[in-house]
Amino acid sequence: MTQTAPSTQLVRRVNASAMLKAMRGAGIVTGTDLMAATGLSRATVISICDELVRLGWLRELENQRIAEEYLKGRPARRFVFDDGAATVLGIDIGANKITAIVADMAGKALSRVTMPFRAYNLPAAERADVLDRITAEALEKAAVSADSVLAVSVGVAAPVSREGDVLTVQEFWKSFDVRRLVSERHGWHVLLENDANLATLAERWRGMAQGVDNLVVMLTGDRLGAGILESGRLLHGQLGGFGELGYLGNVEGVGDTLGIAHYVALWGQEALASGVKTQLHELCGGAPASLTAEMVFAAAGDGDHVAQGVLNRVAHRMARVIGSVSTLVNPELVVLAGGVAASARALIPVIEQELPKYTFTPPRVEASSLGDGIVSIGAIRLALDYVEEHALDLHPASLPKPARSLS
Amino acid sequence: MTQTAPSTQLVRRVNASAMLKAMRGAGIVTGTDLMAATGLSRATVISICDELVRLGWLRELENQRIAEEYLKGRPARRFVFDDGAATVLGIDIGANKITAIVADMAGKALSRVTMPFRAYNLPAAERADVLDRITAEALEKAAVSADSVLAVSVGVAAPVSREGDVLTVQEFWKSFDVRRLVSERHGWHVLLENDANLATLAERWRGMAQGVDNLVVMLTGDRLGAGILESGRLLHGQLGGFGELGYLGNVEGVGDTLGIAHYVALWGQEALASGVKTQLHELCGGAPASLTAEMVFAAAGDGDHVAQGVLNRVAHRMARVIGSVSTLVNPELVVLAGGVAASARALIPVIEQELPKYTFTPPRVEASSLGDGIVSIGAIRLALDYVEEHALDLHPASLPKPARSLS
DNA sequence: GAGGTAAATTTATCTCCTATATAAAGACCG
DNA sequence: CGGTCTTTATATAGGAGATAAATTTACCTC
Repeated sequence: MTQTAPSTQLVRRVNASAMLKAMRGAGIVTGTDLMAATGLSRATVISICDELVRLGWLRELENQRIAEEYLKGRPARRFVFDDGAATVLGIDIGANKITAIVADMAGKALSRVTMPFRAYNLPAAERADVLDRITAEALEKAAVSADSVLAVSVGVAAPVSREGDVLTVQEFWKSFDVRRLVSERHGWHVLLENDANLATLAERWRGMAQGVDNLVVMLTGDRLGAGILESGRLLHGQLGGFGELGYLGNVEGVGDTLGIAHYVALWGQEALASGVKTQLHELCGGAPASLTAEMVFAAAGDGDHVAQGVLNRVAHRMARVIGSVSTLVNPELVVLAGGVAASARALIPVIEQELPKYTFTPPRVEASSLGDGIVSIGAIRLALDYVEEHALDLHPASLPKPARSLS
Repeated sequence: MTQTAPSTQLVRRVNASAMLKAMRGAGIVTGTDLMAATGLSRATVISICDELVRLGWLRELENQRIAEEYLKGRPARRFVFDDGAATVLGIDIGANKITAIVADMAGKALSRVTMPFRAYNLPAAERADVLDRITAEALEKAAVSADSVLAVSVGVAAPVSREGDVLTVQEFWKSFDVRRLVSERHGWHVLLENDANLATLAERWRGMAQGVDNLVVMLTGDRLGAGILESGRLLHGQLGGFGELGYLGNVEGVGDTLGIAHYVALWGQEALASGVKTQLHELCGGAPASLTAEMVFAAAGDGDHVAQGVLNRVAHRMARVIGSVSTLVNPELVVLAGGVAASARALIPVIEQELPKYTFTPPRVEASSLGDGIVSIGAIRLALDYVEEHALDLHPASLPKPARSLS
């Protein structure tokens, strides 16, 4: 049993979280609304509302005369989730850059800051410094104080266990205790999670996968990586390795875990070298080595047959990748995300056509439209989930200074 | 009570289940023991014990003088989980046979009955008849009445969703509604689950995987199939397909999902055909087509180099299989189960030696020692889990007739 | 029988939810 | 303008369930 929270207080916590989740994004609500949403009695609902107001989560609207529609009976008390009651911080530590988002309790980004960041070969002190600077800058840009931050979550391109420990197979993370680094300066609660897993949360929150409980999100940028949600729960495995795609090296027609951008560029360059007639020659300015994936996508969109052939080949490869994962995992939907996701949308028709060759249970396939910030958006969602789950212990009223509040 | 448990009764249910789980298999316990095990206060513990006694789950021992050791103070009330308070039924519907186990609340098998069963090409009426006969026979052999059965669980070699629905891709299951068939005659509560998933529960309960929360159990008989446990929870995917290994068809050096027995026999026969000198010639009586996997395992154990070569090749293949699954799933342990599991133990040293070639996170590998009944053992565990979880609603005192009780 | 001890039991109290009755705040109507 | 109607809030009482502290019980040892 939980020894921290005595079982007498368990119900209250559960109900308070349920109420908060019902109210977030629901605008102005009344006791009656909440009774319907939670199944609790009016007395309970109102008493929890009063408590949540006291803790700073909700505001009660003074003027109850906004009744635009015809309104009979005693006017209901009107409560509204206070989007600006506190903030959370989401950080994406990528291989080349680091991104931080400050968001309010509604999940609205108040600021977003990106800095270059060499994850490898960077002295420990410098890493700490970058983290420090980016959080400070993000907070300043959002015009909120560090005291308003209730939780921080950090996405890293490494396996992270369910408990938030980074698997230290890679030498890099051994000397880089992000949790301690971020938390100790401000006393923030820090959640660590794998980047693909955060992307999965992001897609389910604001992407193509809303309402989907069995989901795979593939990061298709530099390297392929997958976040897997089963029955609404992120999978981790023993050391956080759930979703690792290294086995693709032994899959026919795939051969490695390199991503879409890599192969589009590579095979485009190969096409150039073969000397066929194509727009790509002009696009890269005669220097095949400078041909990028974007150029190939552009040429294909422009009708260039050679570029289209490259994309077709990449789509066939991705069908094998998605097919193999989907066979084992049986998701309802697979979302392609990461840097080239928008362009990758062009690959989907071919992928979906090829998919039945590789799995009996072909999922829907979509391209993410969350763009580059997908991991940090997921980080925000994870932080918000944590805060909502602990609403009675970790609340705006406990903060030294209030964040911004509704007028 | 009310049909939907109001939140006030939530805590009691949770605590009662926790108490029951703490007591099962723990022998004679006192209030103080339970306080330590659950963290609840004495008053609560005793009141729940009284309720569980009233519901028929526990017995209170009269004679408190069994104190073999020196005993100071007021004698503790002694409660004991009543193993014989009720029974559960576990059924394994395989391709060729059907197995039923009747077990008491301690999980001890009271009877086990196996019947041949052609899963395919069998008229619906006959299937129902076999199910009917095997349950009747199992109950009779166990000397318990049908009324003592609190839950039934059934394992099938097909995808089963988290809700217990069978994915009806295979024509067979469309006309075979096992749930209805089993439940309607006696009003039993029936749980349906995939066979590999049940094997996973079995291994964690009584096999090699006790205490392991991230686990893969592979059924390696006719075809390869996997049950996957992540953080103590079975995975299902959207339609129950989580753990399907069809993608192995595209994995280098694997090629299909045929099991160990198949390849040991096949490659043994190929060796015979090549004409090399080996014991296998005598073992199969000169008829290569009648060579079985068991014969090859036996010959290898006897030192036959050709047979050992076959096993070596199969082990290399299995290393690829386990390596690919383990990369994606990151389990702590992989257990080989199914018909040839005992023999397959011989393959493990080679598998473990090869594994690092295919995954950065090689799990431990073990062979199951639960034998043929692994699925039905898992079915028992699933049924027991269900009953323990609903102990306040579904209890021995609700049964028309009591099962056997402790003397 | 006295003293010690560990456990059960009793009693009071606390939390949290629910049900019911009552009060309130308007809208509508004559 | 007062009366009725509707809807909601609030007050009151009560029950389930947990806990803590005081008390009692049963047994041991001396």
